[in-house]
Amino acid sequence: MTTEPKPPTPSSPLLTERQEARRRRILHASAQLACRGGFDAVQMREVAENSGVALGTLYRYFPSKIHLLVATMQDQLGQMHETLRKRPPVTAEPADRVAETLMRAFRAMQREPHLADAMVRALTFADRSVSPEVDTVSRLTTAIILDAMGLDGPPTADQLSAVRVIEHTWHSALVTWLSGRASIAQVKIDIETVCRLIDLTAPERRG
Amino acid sequence: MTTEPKPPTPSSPLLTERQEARRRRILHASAQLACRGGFDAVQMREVAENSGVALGTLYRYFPSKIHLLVATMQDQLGQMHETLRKRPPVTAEPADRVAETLMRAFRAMQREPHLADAMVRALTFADRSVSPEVDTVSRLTTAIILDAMGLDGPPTADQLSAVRVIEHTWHSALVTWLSGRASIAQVKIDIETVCRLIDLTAPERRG
DNA sequence: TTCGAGTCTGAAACTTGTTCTAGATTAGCG
DNA sequence: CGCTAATCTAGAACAAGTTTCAGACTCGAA
Repeated sequence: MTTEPKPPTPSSPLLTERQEARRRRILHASAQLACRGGFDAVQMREVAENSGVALGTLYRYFPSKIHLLVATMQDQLGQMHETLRKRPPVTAEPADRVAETLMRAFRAMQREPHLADAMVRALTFADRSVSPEVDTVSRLTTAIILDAMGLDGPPTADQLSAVRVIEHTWHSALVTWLSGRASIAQVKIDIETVCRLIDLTAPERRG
Repeated sequence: MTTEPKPPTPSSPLLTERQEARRRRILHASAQLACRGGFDAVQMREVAENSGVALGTLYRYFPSKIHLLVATMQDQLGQMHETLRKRPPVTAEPADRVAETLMRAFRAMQREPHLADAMVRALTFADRSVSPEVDTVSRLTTAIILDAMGLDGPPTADQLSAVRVIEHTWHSALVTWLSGRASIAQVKIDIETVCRLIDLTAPERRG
């Protein structure tokens, strides 16, 4: 019987300090290469070299290029969530608040379009083997949107549906922008359009 | 000066009969392999062999695997459009008609999930070099949705925005379904949810 | 029919993601 | 300290998308 090599689970705190450091270096190298040239520029050999790690080790930490880039996205989204938490949107209406929040995130993407390319392409290309990780990203996104809505109580089923659709639109709009088939202005319109669903699903408010 | 090899443009009718036949054989082999095992099963060498064409020739007709699969999607979508044209949705309300139409398309995808996988993954992974082809697919999809709405006159700007968002949702919902992160029921809900935007953007109708 | 440009074939080569292996290193433990 | 299992390294090897090239073939025009 062979000993199944147990891959280090990033979320579990079972990592040595050195291992945690390696993981950071890898993610940093990944983001850096992505910033330069997008998805294609993130080459596994180069990530390994730039982070001072053997190729085999890189694959032990992240079992594929897609896993690596999705993890990179988790990282970035986490930072964004904190930033947004510190400065919540200023608008009054929930729909506007969500739209404003997403546009802020979009502006962040515009600052590093290559990085955005790498992360979004990985996210939509991911197959079932990456589902758990992609799901984490999805939950993070949901959390950001729900935060922006600033609900009093827990969201209704209708509201959760609306949030799902908003997420769909967000991802797909990013894809069309990154592939040069939609302008920044068009993405803005799409976001604002889908956010109207929030009004539609607001619980009856007596006027 | 070298003669730039002019790739055959599929839409232009400048193809020999034999060339047209080759193109068909290639697309057929592509769809067939895709049906078996999805994106990964469509291997260029095998497509070439199965369609009785040299690898170099395959690349002359379709400059990349992504191009090939997007063309395959154009093909399939075209057939779907015809099918739908013959039997338009039976529901009364525009929103319902669109939802019904998309659910029909979705059911077609469920019949060949591997093919759907190959086509959708290619579509969302496509980079700028495939923009024209992806755009064709997008226009086809738009046409299908607008047909389903069954408008009297030309759509308003608001309605076009709604259609865009519906398309976004459609694509992204497919991606989540294919990657096993959303159930069929969930996709149905998402489609129905986004279709509510159609009511919202209907021109004022005096009651 | 014959010519020339453009096309197709077959096969090798190249690129990059991924896997594998043998040996060096490290971490935790008695 | 000294041992053992797990981890890490270097590098070769493999897989599939893509490119390249020399030679054979096809098509349209003269």
